Amino acid sequence: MRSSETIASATGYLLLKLANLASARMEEALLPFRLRGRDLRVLAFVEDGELSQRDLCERTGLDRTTMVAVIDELERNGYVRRERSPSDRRKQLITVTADGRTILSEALTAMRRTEDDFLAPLGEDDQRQLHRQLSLLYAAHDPRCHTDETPDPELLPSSGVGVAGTRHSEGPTRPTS
Amino acid sequence: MRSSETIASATGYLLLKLANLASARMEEALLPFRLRGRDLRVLAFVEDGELSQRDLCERTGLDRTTMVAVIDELERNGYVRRERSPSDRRKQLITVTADGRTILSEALTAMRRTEDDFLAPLGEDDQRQLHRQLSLLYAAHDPRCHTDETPDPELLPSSGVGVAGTRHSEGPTRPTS
DNA sequence: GCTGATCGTCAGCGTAGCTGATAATCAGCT
DNA sequence: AGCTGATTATCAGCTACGCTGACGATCAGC
Repeated sequence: MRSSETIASATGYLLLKLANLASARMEEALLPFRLRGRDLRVLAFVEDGELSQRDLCERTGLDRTTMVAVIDELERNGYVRRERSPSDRRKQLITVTADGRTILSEALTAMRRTEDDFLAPLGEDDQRQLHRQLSLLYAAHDPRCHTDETPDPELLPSSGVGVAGTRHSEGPTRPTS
Repeated sequence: MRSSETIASATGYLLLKLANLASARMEEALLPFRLRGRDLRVLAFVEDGELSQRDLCERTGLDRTTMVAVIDELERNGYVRRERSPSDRRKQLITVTADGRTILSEALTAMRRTEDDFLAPLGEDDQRQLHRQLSLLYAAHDPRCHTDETPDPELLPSSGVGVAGTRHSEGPTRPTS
């Protein structure tokens, strides 16, 4: 087998390619709602209750500075409101507006449809299988996961690698050896 | 079910998160070789024969300008050489050097190990299943795929990485976190 | 020898996320 | 009360990435 074939059929490679394809579709489907993927993610957690930006960072895995931009965007569109916490005036409590709730619901429906569409080539059984395996894998790699299928409480390596975002490059990209 | 749970357990979401985690690990594993994901991907195709940069673009899905940077890097490290084609002096034929071949082999091995490690939380059967499903899905979505979507279980779980390049054929390219 | 297309290259733009610094605020200690 | 250190949100700046658009060199067709 040639090296190029080795690469092209690797599970990791497939994972990346599919993730890109999927995210492109998701972003596309979210355009009408004036949302981007990360916005929707945050918005979904906002609905859980009165959370500070910090809390949202922890749950979504976004950086604190990125969160500022996301909330800015959501607020500009009128989907959420910032309110200083009475008990701790450092915190901004993020609450969803009526508009936000509506949009969230519609966007989630659109997401679901897009996802079903994307997974359609697989049979129903395979879809369930795939979801189960991804859940297991994710749970094993992310200690504080929020997936419904938490398999084993024993946390695996997790290897100190950042949870979210592609943070390649530590310092100069050339590891001078 | 709360919205946040809907999101967090969505197959698409898991796909994205896992792809990020995986690519971070791959990049990390490639550091000692002075390679990045995209470099390895290109290098693997270079080995297939005498290809121009344009050819490599088509096969790897990278942009032509990005390819320049990749080849620059590979050449600086002595893994490939540029040679003007005698028959068409516009083209740069990219050939792999002895060093490049060695590094490629070692890097592929490292990739395989990293991938095995990453997939370890799943049982062997699940790993095969996962690979098969991803292959099917990818084949269904990418017309000119290079994968052998024929799920031959005995044929190595494989290896590799790729900072996936998105074809310009698809919609807005915005890899969501 | 023109004309138009192709290949590689470079400069510039936009985006994403991160680091580091800052002001406001809180909690603990004396 | 006052001082000290931690925490929250914010902003400016940096880095990395890939893309668009322009350019010189080269080729193919006429």
